[in-house]
Amino acid sequence: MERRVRVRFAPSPTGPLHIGGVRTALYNYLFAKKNGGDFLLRIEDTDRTRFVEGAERYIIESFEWLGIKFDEGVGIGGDYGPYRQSERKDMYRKYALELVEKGWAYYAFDTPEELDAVRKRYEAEKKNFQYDCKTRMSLRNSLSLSRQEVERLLEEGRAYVIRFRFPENEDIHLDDLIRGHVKMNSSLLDDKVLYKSDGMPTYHLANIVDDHLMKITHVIRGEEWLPSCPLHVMLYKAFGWEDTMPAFAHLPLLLKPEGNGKLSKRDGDRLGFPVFPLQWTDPKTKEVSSGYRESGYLPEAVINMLALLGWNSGTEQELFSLDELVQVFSIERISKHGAKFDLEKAKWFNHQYLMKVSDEELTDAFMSDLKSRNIERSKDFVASVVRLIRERCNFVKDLWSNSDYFFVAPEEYAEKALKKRWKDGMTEKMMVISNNLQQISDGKDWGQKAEDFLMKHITDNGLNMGQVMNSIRLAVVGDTKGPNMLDIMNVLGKDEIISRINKAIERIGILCREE
RNA sequence: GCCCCGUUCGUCUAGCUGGCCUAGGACGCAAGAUUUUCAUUCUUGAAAUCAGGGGUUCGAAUCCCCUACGGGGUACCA
Repeated sequence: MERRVRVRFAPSPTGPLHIGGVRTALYNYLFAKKNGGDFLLRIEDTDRTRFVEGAERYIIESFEWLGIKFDEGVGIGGDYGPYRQSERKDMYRKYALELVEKGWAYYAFDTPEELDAVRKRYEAEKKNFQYDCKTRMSLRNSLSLSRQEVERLLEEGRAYVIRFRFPENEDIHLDDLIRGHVKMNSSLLDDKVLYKSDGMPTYHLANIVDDHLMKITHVIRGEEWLPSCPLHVMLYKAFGWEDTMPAFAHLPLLLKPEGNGKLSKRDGDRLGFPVFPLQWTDPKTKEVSSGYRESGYLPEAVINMLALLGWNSGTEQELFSLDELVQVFSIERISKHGAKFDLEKAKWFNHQYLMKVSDEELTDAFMSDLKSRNIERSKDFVASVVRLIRERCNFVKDLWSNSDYFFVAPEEYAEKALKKRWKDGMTEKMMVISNNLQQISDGKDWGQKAEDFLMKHITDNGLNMGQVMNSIRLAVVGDTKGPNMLDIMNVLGKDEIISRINKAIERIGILCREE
């Protein structure tokens, strides 16, 4: 019988969610929805020493922002709960003991200090220590110790861990959905701890038990898990759950944009792009890490960018909505190698989506940005500015840097532009123009009338059109940038334009005399 | 060190069942057009001898082997 597709995203609440984790979740989501299955959120908080307050809330909020919805799990509920591993603590012990009984696992009484000492000894001989089939008999565990001794230690309440007992020289095969067939020999693998002395399972045990109990059909996770996957396969075998063992897909990692290694928290701060979906303040150090949301990225753009980082549809289409991605997604088209994050492409994606935002919405966003700068203008005015400059922006915050002169008259004039655009005698010519502009009656079509006048004035007096227009631009904008002069004149209106021209005449006139 | 995975333009990638590849697209870059400015937009261009070397084959980016390089793992972390 065909099983209903069920996948899970299982982060640890040890800090903010890394953008690579977001991609892993996205691929899980796309796969689940594409196949009409369930997508669940499980919190793997078995390491109490690394638990970070607020991380779980952060994770949930991140997906809310991105618009990725879980069908089951922490914060949603479901028939297979609880979905927080710390709340499932008691049930893992039974499974660990079951493995000991079956001979697939054993008690180990070595203290961390003892193991450290052994490692040091090996290191001194330039050898590597591994708790495995070759060394386990020389360590203190229920395999090497007599039955009476083990019972005595257990009764005394000695601290112990339960380790998996890898069989000797056995090839373990696994078929990865992305990488194909992978083979590893059990003799090379170490006897991983399954159950810790604090009564908590490790990832390996909890993961397999929960995936089985939650009827997970596909495990889609980061490549860092590939080396321990043979252990996971063996665990399914040991429990006798091979029939329902999920299929595995190990995703390539996200790499640093420059240099080597996987993308880390530091790279973001250093290279100026976020590594986290949302801004995060470390509860202990108070250190702030930037987030995509706060940096002005649209969730749709982040999703689209992430989806294409390591996957493609096989067509030349690059812009996809979440729903479209669901339609075309397939695990087979995920690439095998790591991908470097590309900031420029990320900006381009955001630009694409920003252009789809309505004038109305963009105006509202800009209004609140202006408010934070203590600037209040009518919505009509802001909307007319937005219409003129929106296409040159990648982010909402670019609206301001591309239109500040609409709200504040220039105090300074770009030096380069000054030399090039305000030639000898321009001050006098501008005075004449200013006076003439003053004669034109104000009104909605003032800009048009002003331009008509300028055209005529320029031809009648044999002036250079480029020079005149650019000088006016310099006076009004303070630079050589900006939209069409006619549009600027229309938006700013008669009084403001003339006042700026006069101000420029005065200021630049002084500058010229000083020279 | 050992184990596993990977390697096509600067970056993301197409190519996977060998010939349609003088290797395609996108970002970025350059030039031109439009905009009497800047940006947008459009057009064009530069950019990978397919990591290197051996095979197999009439024919290989595509299959096999070796080497190099990159990444991951090697915790009572996930």
